[in-house]
Amino acid sequence: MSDPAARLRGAGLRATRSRLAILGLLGELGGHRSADELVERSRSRGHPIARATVYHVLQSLERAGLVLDADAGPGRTLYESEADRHHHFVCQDCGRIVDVPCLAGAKPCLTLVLPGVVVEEAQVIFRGLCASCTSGRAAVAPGRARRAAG
Amino acid sequence: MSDPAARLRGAGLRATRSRLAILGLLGELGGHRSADELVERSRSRGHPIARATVYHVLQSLERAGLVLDADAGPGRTLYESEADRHHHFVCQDCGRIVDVPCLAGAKPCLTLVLPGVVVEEAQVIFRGLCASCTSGRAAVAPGRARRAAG
DNA sequence: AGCTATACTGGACACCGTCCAATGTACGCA
DNA sequence: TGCGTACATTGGACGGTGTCCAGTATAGCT
Repeated sequence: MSDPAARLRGAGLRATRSRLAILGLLGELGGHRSADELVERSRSRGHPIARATVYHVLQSLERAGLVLDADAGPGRTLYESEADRHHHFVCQDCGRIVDVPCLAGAKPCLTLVLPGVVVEEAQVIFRGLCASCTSGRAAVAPGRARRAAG
Repeated sequence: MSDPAARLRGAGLRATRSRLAILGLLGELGGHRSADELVERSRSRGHPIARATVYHVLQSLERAGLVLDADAGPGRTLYESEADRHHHFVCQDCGRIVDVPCLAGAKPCLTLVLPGVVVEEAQVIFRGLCASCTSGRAAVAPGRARRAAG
């Protein structure tokens, strides 16, 4: 059942070259990738895919649950290979994104009581300074550390 | 100390007309506002502000802690007046954003243990269906509810 | 009032994501 | 195996978001 084509068909999607390529790229590269990065990567590998197609494919894969939208704040949408549900830590200085395992395995991992509202998921974005940016600022007076990245 | 000009100066910023206008608009309108909406509003009130200025002002106000970046997922950045720290519920159907009070008054309200990492804040995005969209879908088979908004 | 560091302006630009009509193709069926 | 068709891909155009820059204005100090 790890056959990518079978996974696609199992999700009700046709096993097209573009879908297989993007699914493969995301799994192989790991991490968090933007649509345009995937366009670029597949092109440089000799299998160009139209930008509109990549966006379209990512939408269908996400809807099918085969890739995840990596919530990491405003800006361009980042996708990642399906994995255990997790959250993200974003470094305010260098922008690095680190996966943070979700303590609760259930979905949603945090609950919310509002009348009539149905919560399907809860995404947490942790912000701060990553290990390397923290050490680089050890000498700087604390409390003034702010986004340097524009 | 509620004098807006004094707040700006207290944060180390000059009290300019643009900053006062945007700070006032955000406080007066409430809710979550995009940069371009603020451009439009200030223009229609007879005090036009250049788009670049609004983006620039929002950045400095955010850096000074006078306005907040309303984390509500990818897409355009929304800002809101400084207030009690809170999270957001986003309706997957109609896109409505609802403020969710943060249970812990402290910042960050969730902690994270990663070696060398300093967490300054944790933002939670709850996703699901709001009250009105839930009632509108009462007859639909559950479990198939997916983003209808494109 | 004058000076200067800071802020504002507006136009250009790059990027992100979507839309469309035309073309291509996966896969069910014979 | 070959056909037909529903679905997928293509590429070009487009609107929106956010940034950059060089020139101008102004807040606030003296």
